[in-house]
Amino acid sequence: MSEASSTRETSMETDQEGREEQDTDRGGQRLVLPEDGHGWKKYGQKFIKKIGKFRSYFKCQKQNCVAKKRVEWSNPDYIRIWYEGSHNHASSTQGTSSSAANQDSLYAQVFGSDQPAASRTHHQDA
DNA sequence: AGCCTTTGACCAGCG
DNA sequence: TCGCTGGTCAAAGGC
Repeated sequence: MSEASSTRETSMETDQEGREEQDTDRGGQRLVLPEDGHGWKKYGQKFIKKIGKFRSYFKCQKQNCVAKKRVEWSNPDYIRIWYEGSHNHASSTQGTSSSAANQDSLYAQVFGSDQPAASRTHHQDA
């Protein structure tokens, strides 16, 4: 994998739309994803043993939307959401169609407070 | 009936 | 060259 890209990490606690959805599906691992005002379609989930965390892959449902969403977590208390790409439409809740819908994307939300002091690039080796 | 979710397998890139 | 990881797609099931 590479790191160079339009993917950056920004740790900030922005739970203004904190929406919790408890899912007790089955012995699986569902998460509580905050409502972004967009429709996301989950297209994959894998466990990254490299970091010992689960990673979910979401894609914007809009056809003109190439926005992607990635979520990685090791426990329901520590979730890392990472947005990639930009939307081609204003958010459902964002009537403020500010042309800002062209941001390079990328902003992560960190839940919990067990953040490992480090916003570096994944550079670690067991 | 439609939509979304979940799991597995496959592929590609890099070491 | 092979192996491994990460990422994506596909299909099935469930609500």
